[in-house]
Amino acid sequence: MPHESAGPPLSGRRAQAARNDTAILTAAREVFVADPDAPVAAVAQAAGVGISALYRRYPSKEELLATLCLEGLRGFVEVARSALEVDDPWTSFETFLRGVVAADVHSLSVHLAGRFTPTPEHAALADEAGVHAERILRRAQDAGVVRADVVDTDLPMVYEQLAAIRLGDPERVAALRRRYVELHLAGLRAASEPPGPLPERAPTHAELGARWVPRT
Amino acid sequence: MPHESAGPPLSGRRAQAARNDTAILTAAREVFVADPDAPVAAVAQAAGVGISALYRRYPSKEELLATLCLEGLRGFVEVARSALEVDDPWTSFETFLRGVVAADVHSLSVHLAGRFTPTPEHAALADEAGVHAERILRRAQDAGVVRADVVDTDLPMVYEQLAAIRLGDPERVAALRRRYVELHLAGLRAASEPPGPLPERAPTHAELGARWVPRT
DNA sequence: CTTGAACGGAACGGTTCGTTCCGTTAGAGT
DNA sequence: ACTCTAACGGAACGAACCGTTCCGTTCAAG
Repeated sequence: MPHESAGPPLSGRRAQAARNDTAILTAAREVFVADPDAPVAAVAQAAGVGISALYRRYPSKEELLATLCLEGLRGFVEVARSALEVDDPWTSFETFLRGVVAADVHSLSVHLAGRFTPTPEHAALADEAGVHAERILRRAQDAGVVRADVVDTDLPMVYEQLAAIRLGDPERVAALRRRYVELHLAGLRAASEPPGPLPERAPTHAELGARWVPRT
Repeated sequence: MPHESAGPPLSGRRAQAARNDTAILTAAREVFVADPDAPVAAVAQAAGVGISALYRRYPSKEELLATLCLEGLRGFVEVARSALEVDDPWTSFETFLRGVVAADVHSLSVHLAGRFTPTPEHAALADEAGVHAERILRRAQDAGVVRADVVDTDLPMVYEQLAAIRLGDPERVAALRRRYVELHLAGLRAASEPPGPLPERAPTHAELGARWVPRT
């Protein structure tokens, strides 16, 4: 057996297993972001593996969700931390909010909450992210670029609203969220300069109408 | 048997039945607005009646949902129509959006869609409401009070986001929606005068934290 | 050629939910 | 006062779904 720290070109069987590791986590991410109540089988199918390949790695669905949520919270902290490094208060705030949306932070954290018993690590990460977010907001408000009557607990409500946008495939959803995060930013911004233009196409009537056909 | 058009003070058995009629519809409204996937039994319980009292009136869950949706769409048309009568373009737009939120229009229409096969009447009402909404928007944009890069299909996305706000009991949900609809209005408004202050309390940390406890 | 780690997917048991069924009740009619 | 029956409450039923387990198969390593 080669050293555990062997290089990336693992061969044959072992390489397949390693690929499955990431395939399962990637698939779980995609599936649960789209629907937090999705069955485990959907994850396995999306990953292109059997159910047992998944259960070999996670003893239960709850563990999988907990792992995924941990990943989401780490992403949240990362987004907040890097936005905090931006000097201009408004740009920092903008970067933060866009980052939260782009990384599906809310779908991977709060939307998964309540479906597993959180560990202290979950709590610690959530807290850390919250502290960073609060600092970003306060700085922007002190600089007078975010309206003063917004408070830190308003932010999760904004993520929640943006996470609710689900229309079409994941790519389209991301595009629409990019569009509407700008609308939220315009609403949060202290009345001063006009905001930038809205990005991305608005939904078409066909996209909206598709919601009226009975479920597949 | 008295005339069908008899006055309101019906006595005894018939009165009870009539009361159940409205109790069931009211309960269904409350329950399905909170959770479109709620079981039929939850409606019966909320109405304080047995399951059979409900099935006597609606042959299936699908019929109940269709009826409820029809009611929601009629409310939508009503909100749009009365907002259209307001002269000032911005006030009209404001009235419309606030009315849509206050009447749970989105939860009673689109969120129920896909759960039953829509009738032509559903389509006609949805269309009528859409036409009115478009007129309200266009008028506001022509007057320069709503940003020009917003299009009519953006509006359902706004409703959708507001309908996603679910935190605590129905009363609290309504209050939070009143708060955030103002933020949306601020974002939609053409850059000019500063918007009014945010109403209602923001969520507390306790409210937000409650989402992390495993489901009951 | 042998071996066993990893795998695919069928099977199992439990839960949920829409719908039906039946015994009960209380007002309406005489 | 006594039926009669419309309306009712809720248990029971059957189907569907889902998390988890089990077993036969595969294929690279030795």
